[in-house]
Amino acid sequence: MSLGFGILGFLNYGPMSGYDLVKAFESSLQFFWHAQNSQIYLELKKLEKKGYIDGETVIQSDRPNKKIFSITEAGKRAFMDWLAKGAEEDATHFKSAFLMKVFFGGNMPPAQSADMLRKFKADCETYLEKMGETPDSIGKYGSNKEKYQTLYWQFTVDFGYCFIKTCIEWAARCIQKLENLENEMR
Amino acid sequence: MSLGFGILGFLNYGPMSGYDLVKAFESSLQFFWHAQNSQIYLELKKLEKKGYIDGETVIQSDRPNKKIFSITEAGKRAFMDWLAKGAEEDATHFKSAFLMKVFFGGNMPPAQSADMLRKFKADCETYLEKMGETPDSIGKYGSNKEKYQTLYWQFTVDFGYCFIKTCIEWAARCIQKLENLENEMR
DNA sequence: AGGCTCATGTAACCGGTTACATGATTAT
DNA sequence: ATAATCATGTAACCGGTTACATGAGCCT
Repeated sequence: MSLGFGILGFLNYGPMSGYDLVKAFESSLQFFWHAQNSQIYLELKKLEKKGYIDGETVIQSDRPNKKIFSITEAGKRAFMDWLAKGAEEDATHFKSAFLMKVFFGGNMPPAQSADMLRKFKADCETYLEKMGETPDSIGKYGSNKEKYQTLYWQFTVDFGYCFIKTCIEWAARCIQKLENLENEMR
Repeated sequence: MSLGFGILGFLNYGPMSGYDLVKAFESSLQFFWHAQNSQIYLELKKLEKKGYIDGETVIQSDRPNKKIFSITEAGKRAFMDWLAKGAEEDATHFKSAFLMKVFFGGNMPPAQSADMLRKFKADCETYLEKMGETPDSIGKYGSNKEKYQTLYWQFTVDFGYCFIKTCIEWAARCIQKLENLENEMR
C-alpha cells in the first residue's frame, strides 16, 4: 500500500484530483515509484473506503467534471504513522531484471555482453542529461516551510543522480574488463 | 516472467531440484532478485507446461523424494533469446518505498528524519559487512569456462558493493545537512 | 481534419507475498 | 528432546500492468 501513502502524502499538501495526482507522480516520484493512472484511480477508491480521503465532484462547463480529493484526519494519522515508522528492513534491496541478465552474461561471448552494458550505460547517460534539466523546476519556493520541503525533494534528486553516476562508472569498468579479455584472446 | 528466466539460467548450468533452486536464488541472486520458495515451485510448473524444462522424480530412501528439472532445447532457446535482447529500457528505474518516505520527509522535524536516515545508513553498513564475507565463496573455479562465468558474478557483486557504498555516502550527506539545519535553528 | 490535453474509469491478467501444511532424517 | 535441513507444495490475497473505453474542448 506504498502507493496509497504516496497519494496521502500529496493530498497532505492540498486537495487534488486523480488526474493531478497522475501528473504529480509523473513529475516527481517517477524515478523511484512510477504509477499507472489506472492504479491511482483504484487506490483512490480504496482510500476513500477506508475513510482516509474525501472526494467531492466539481462540475465544470468548459472541461470534463472532476473529483477533488482531500485528506481526512484519519488519513493524516495513517500517513504520519507510516512516515514515523522510518526505514524498513527492506530499504536496502531492490529488484533488477537487468542485473539478472548480467549475472548470466557468461552464456554470451564477451562482445555481446559488452554491447548490452554499453546500451545500459548509454541509457543511464541520457537519463542523467534529462535529469540535469529538472533541478530548476524544484527551484526556490517562498515560505520557509516550503523551503524545508524542497530540501527533502532535493535529497531524492541527489540520490537519483548519484545512483545513475554509480551505474555509469560500474558499467564502464565492466566494459573495460570485457575489452581486455577480448584483446587477450586475440 | 523474469523469475522464469532466472530459473532457466540456473538449469542451463545443470539439472536441479526446486529446493536446489531456492538455495541458489538465496545465495546468489538475492541482492537484486529475491524469490519465495512458493513462487519458484509455481514457476517450475509453468515452465514445464511451456516445454522449457523437464521434471523427473527421483526416489530417495533416506530423504524425501525430489524432482530434478532439466532444461530442454526449447528452454535453452527461450533463455538465450531473453539474454540476447540485452538491456531493456527499464534497466535504469527501480522502486523504493524508502525514497518515497524521504521525499515526504518534510512532514517530520529534522531530528526525526535524520534518525530515519541514520537507521538506513546503519542497515547499509551491516549489509556491506555481510557482503565482505561472500566474495571468497565465488572464489576460484577450475576450468576457463567457469572462470569466465565468475567474471559476471563478480560484476553483480561489484554492483551491489558500489550501490551500497553510494547509499551510505548519500545518507551521510543528508544527515549532515539536517544536523546543520538543527544547529542553525538553535 | 487530426492530434493534444483534460478527465475518469473498467476488465483481464500476472507476478509476487504471506501463511499454512506435511513429514522424514540428521545433528546437537 | 528439539532444532535444523531436506523437500514440495496449496490458497488467499494484493499490488501492479496492459489494454481498452469514452468524450469534450482547444490548437494547428
